[in-house]
Amino acid sequence: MPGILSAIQEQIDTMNPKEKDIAGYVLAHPHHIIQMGITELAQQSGGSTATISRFCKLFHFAGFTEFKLKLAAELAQQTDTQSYQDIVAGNPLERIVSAMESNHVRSITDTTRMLDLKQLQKAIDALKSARQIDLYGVATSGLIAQDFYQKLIRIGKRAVTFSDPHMQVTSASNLTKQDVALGISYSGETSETIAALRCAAENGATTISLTKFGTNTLTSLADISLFTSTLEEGMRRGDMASRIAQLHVIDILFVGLISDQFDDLVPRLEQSFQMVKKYR
Amino acid sequence: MPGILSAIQEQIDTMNPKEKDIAGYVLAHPHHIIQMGITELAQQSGGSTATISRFCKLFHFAGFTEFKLKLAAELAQQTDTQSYQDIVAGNPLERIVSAMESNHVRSITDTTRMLDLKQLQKAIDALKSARQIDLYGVATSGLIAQDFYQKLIRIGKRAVTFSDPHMQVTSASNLTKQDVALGISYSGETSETIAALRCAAENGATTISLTKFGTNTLTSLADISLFTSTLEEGMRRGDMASRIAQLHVIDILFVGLISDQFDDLVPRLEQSFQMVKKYR
DNA sequence: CAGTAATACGAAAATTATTTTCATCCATGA
DNA sequence: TCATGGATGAAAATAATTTTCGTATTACTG
Repeated sequence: MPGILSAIQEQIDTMNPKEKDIAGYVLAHPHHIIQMGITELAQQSGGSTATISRFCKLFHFAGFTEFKLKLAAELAQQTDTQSYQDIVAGNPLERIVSAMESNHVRSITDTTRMLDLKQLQKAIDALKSARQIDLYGVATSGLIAQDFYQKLIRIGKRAVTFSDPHMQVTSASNLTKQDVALGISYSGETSETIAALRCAAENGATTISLTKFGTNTLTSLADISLFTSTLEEGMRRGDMASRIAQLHVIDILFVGLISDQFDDLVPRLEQSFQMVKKYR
Repeated sequence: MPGILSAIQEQIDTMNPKEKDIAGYVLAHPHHIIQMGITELAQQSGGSTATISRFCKLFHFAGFTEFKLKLAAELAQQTDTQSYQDIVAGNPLERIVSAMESNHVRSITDTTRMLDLKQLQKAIDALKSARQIDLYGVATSGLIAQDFYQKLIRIGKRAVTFSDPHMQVTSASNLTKQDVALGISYSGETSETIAALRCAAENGATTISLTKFGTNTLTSLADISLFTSTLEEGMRRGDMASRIAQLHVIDILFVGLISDQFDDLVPRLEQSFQMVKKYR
């Protein structure tokens, strides 16, 4: 099941009644949707065009048309790509390897399909002009933050990240309008990260979220929302594929950030590499 | 070369001048079209909305919207394994995204091809029976070590990792025959990691290396050698794809390690998953 | 070299689709 | 019971697309 449909599936419990009706219809007849207009879908699903339009925005689409477009793209992809493989007990090693491979690859390709270039560009622009960049995340997402931190430092950007939640908030409270804060959390509901990003927002910093696709608290606090694909409901994953997808997005941000200065910066990257060699 | 685009290509000679302009634009920027409205496309391609609408009907689409939808579906299908794409200055964001996608996917699939199941199984067995696991790595590889560390801790394995090289060696010098040390370094020539793994080996610990494919110092110190794929020489990467490949191998190790206790352990790993349920 | 016919083309009207506004309804809790 | 707030759809507003229609241009004919 592709990303959008599983995202709908996952959020269906949190929806309003009519939204549930619509979600149900979409899940039942995904291929149908893409040939319909919003009016027809309203009749079929028992909702109104207004509710459908709102429904699409739940998933951060610009509107119904974009929803349809992305859905069409995903459904087209589904036929020729493997679906996620669940990892179960007692697998022979060979099956584990193949399951990990397909899950990780899926995670990257699904996330790519889901990317909103405009949001991405906004995020890159914000990072580019930031005086100071704060990165928030705990546990696995904390490592993603550190990864980005290492990259930013290497190109001479002022950035910080903390594993201590108190330090995160302390740092956030010192941000200004010229600064950027990036909150990373797969679920989008990690309380420490939410607290830090909220604090950053209140101080006027530009806030960016990186979470799984859909509506969540972290996203609602962010000026700019970035998403990774949602894994299927019930998929046992242990943060593995999601982390790969997050790194994928981080890499895109980073390369986007340096691309127009690429020729200047790459030597510096090499240089900082040499520096380490020289001084160790 | 999806069907629609090649159909356009094929018919381009028989088209009217303005239609040719439009065709040219579509062929040059197919991915762009999907995000445009008919008005914007008219401006960009130097035609009018009327001509575009007629253009779409040339190919028997109901209209522009259907054309866009079908095009989106076709473009999504391009699943082929591309070769690594170098990332160069001034790329439009779209190309960066696609380059990162193909590099990361390649990195995973190539690494999978390269895996030696016997070595992998030996590594898993060693980790499984280890009293204590030491993980060594600096900079980007240090984060991979920390990632593995977090996973091991969550399943109750005794493991440590240090960013400080002195601590690494100190820890290594306390290992015994019952212990396992894993050294991570893309090049296999990072002196801190080499020093730590050498120390571990001298104390009788089972040593595992994770490096790029080939011969290198770290591998020569290891009882068990694991490899990631080598990126093309001269590829500018900033440690991006290699890190994904390393995580891929780590994940396989980890799942292999816990697979016979999978059902007990996985719920414990799914922190974020539980969180969502709890908050709603 | 007219004159005519056919076609390409875009401006703008017409149509259609989508989003937003706003009034109403309904559930919830004081 | 009465606010209150949120969900909802009717209808207005807006946006997007298609069609119509008149002009311009080319091609063809006598």
